[in-house]
Amino acid sequence: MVLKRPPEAGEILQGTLDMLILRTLVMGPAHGHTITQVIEHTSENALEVEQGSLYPALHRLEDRGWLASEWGVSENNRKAKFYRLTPKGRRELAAATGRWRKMTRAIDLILGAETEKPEVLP
Amino acid sequence: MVLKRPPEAGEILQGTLDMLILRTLVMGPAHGHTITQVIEHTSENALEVEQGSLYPALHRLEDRGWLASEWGVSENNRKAKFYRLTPKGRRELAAATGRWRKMTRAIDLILGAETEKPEVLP
DNA sequence: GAATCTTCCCTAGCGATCATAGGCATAAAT
DNA sequence: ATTTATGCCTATGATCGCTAGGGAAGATTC
Repeated sequence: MVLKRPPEAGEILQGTLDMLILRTLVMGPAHGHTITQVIEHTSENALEVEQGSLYPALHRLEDRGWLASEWGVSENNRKAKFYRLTPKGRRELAAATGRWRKMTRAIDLILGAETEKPEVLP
Repeated sequence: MVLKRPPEAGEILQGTLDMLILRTLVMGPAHGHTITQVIEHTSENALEVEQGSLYPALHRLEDRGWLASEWGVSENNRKAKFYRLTPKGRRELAAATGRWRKMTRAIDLILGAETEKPEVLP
């Protein structure tokens, strides 16, 4: 993400998009448009997925063997590429989730977690 | 970070280093070497801060007016540059922390938080 | 049935961040 | 006197997400 200074609401934490896509596909195969909507909706619109981020990510994940794709027809009767998790992808999701939890725990330790939060905005 | 595939333990989540540095300096001015150690220790060695990441970050933060620095003498009697938070830096830390909490909350929503965790590694 | 809107896919180029891999200087320790 | 530890620095490369484009085809509207 570009991380304008300061980052706008809706931007995605660098390195998490892949994990979010993988997680979304646990619920079943889906095409790009749906994946975007699921992520945005499930996050209660805290996250936004830009197309220019999504499609390269999907290709990247497929290149790594974490997703497989096939063309089909969408709910709206349009041509769409459906992605599904591969077993490798499922393992990667587990690993990524583990890393995520470890990292956030570590960072929250430094931030002071619930106990000692730094000043509130004036 | 290079994010080898898969990322090694100890790597820092993209975009969080600045926040961690700012947070560390809430406790008082410090020089680079100390900042590194505080972050590593406070995170219970879950995080590692490379020098090649640290110093550019410090310069970046100073350029943005979030830190100020002056040369001094370290605890080990060596020349060291001490950094301290500016008021702007304190405000930025508050903002960054808010963004962090919002993001992690959103991502945890998608991951399923405590309830529904995806498979464990085989 | 023509024009417009919506859905769905894609790419090139850019900016930001962090890791690697070096280098340099001086105080302390051996 | 050499080695070790402390402390600062930069250039380069990789990755990732955003911006800003483009295109095709079904659905809708007039």
